Amino acid sequence: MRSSRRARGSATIVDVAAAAGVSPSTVSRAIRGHPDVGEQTRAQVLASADTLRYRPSTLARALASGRSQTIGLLVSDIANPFYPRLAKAVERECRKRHYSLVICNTDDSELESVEYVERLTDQGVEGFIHASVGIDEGPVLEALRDAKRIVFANRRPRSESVSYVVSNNEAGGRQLGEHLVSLGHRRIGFVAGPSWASSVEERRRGLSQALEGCGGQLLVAEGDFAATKAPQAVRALLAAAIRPTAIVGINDRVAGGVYGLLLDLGLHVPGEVALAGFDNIDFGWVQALSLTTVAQRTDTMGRRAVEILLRQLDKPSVRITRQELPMDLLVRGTTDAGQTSSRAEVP
Amino acid sequence: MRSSRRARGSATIVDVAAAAGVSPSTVSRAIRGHPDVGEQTRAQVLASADTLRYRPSTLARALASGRSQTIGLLVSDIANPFYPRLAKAVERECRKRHYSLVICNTDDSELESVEYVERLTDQGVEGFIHASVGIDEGPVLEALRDAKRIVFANRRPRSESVSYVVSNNEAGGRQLGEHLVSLGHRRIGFVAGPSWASSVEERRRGLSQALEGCGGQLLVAEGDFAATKAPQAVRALLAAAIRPTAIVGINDRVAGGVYGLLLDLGLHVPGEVALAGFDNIDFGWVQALSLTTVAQRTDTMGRRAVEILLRQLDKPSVRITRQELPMDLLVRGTTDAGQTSSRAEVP
DNA sequence: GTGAAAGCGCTAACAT
DNA sequence: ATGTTAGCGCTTTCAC
Repeated sequence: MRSSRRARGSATIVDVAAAAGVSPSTVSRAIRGHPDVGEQTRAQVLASADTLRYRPSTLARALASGRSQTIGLLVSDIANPFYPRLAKAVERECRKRHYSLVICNTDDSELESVEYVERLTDQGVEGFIHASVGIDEGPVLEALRDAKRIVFANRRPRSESVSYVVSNNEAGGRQLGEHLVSLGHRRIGFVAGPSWASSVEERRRGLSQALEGCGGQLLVAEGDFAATKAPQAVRALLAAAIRPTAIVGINDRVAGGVYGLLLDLGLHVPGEVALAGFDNIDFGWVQALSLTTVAQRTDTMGRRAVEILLRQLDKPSVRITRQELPMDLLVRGTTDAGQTSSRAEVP
Repeated sequence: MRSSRRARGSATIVDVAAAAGVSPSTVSRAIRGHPDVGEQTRAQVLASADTLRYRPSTLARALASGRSQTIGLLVSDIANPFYPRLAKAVERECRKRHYSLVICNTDDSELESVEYVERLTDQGVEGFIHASVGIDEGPVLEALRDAKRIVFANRRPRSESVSYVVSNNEAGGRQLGEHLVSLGHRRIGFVAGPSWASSVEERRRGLSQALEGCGGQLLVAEGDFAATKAPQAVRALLAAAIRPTAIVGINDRVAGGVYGLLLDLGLHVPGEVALAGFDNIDFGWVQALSLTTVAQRTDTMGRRAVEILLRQLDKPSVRITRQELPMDLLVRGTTDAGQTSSRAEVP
């Protein structure tokens, strides 16, 4: 009963056309909801498509139309809990708009990123959301050829001609710093991330600003986004002539690592050293630690990034969009012992 | 200078053919490394392709050849650290074989899974690795139509005609149980995952077996794979007439949640209650807790799953493959206070 | 409103 | 070893 010579397992548009007694073009229109098709015809076509269990080939469609309805998301490290959160938000928005998403783990390697962009472009991917913080933007933009095909999320582009949506990391850092200062802390240790990441520098600046007013001091030790360098960093911070009374991790993951180290050193948190992080990752231990943190508005970030990208794809003439999202300080037990923590719910 | 009527931004195969003075088919062969092409010709073609910065359209290629060189990976929840690990392993093996991977987050929903399978099949995806444990396999297999197009990883199919590669969860549970028994524990609490997951039941069985020999008892409280149900579970376990002296979480994430609760209750780990998990996730807190755990061989699992799937795709006549991977017990501080923990490295 | 014809960019027989 | 001929399954002018 199938028509195509080399079978595909599923009916084609020609099969449906035959069954409905119309031409393939009409089927195509009917299926996509094109207005120029009679009510009778449309009903008939849809019925036939249904009985034949017809499924349009996205491949053929993309090839013929030049639009794949797919975008790519570049992330640094999908094992870093911040990224799945962002990815889910992006995915949700994509679905809503009938787009597909492909997630690319770059491991912060320029080479990998460029390869992804090239390969996916070959596959017809229309545009990208770039949330991989750890690499120079140049090569990726070059591989892309058109700056309108990308939106940066969670990182600020150096280029003037790229849209982005980021958190206001400086303000976030400042809020956290002010919170600590208000608690009496004057020497704060910061286990930073790699210095090439704009968010790291911004958070550092925010913390500094909070300390400036009161003559406090920020001690910075470089680390990474995982917790691998945390031990040296903590050691360095605690070796200072006057110990910091609070330590801030560049993210919650790092803060968690720091916590373990402090425990080992017999230092009570928050009694002897207060502790805080960034990102508010939703993880058993965070609740367990009751970690004070500065949350990013991940959902909004993902949603906006998709909105901006699709708008640019549809209408390349639109202007570049730049957005800064506020961050939310969540005060919990590791900075304020009296604070109601999530643990308090447990009898 | 471009030939195609409706431009694409990049040169096509006919452009290259023209530039090299040969036919498109020859270009196609030369590019794919087909043997039937003269050395001279190949060199000439490759040179022309290079100057024109030619990039083959994967889309067109897939449509014409019927092979997209892409597979899909279905995971329950990409925010669960086990899955990124698996995903990375799968991705690595895919690259090696010049395949692309698309990762699908099913949230353990049948509907989502089926939709993914259908949508990706429309997109020409050749096959799937199914690592989403939380749903009935029926609908997915049905949507797939051909059991050779799927390999289960991290979950055991009920169907006889599906290949799989899983950890030997029962043996893993038994190892952990025996370790605890050897430490003198006779009453062990188990914060299980949802009962529909085969791995949960298997781990439970393994733990039970270890306790049987010595007249011990396993107390089971149902939870989930995140730590959301951990509080009730722990409360239930500790409410027992005789408290368990050890608690095992269905995974490290849950164990981490349990840890926090025990702390809140003022119970010392491992002094008053020993604690262990599964999966050996690589996360700041795990090192901090020095959590005893049973590791899965994620890399092997991912690699094997890809091998099996591609073999079946290439040659649908091959037999179904069933593999069980051993698990590795990692004894650390939460069960054995004297144990050298990763924390010991810190001065 | 509907159909015919011409591709999208590539691969795959079949010739030679 | 290379060219020719047909498509893969769909969209899209352009007629009518």
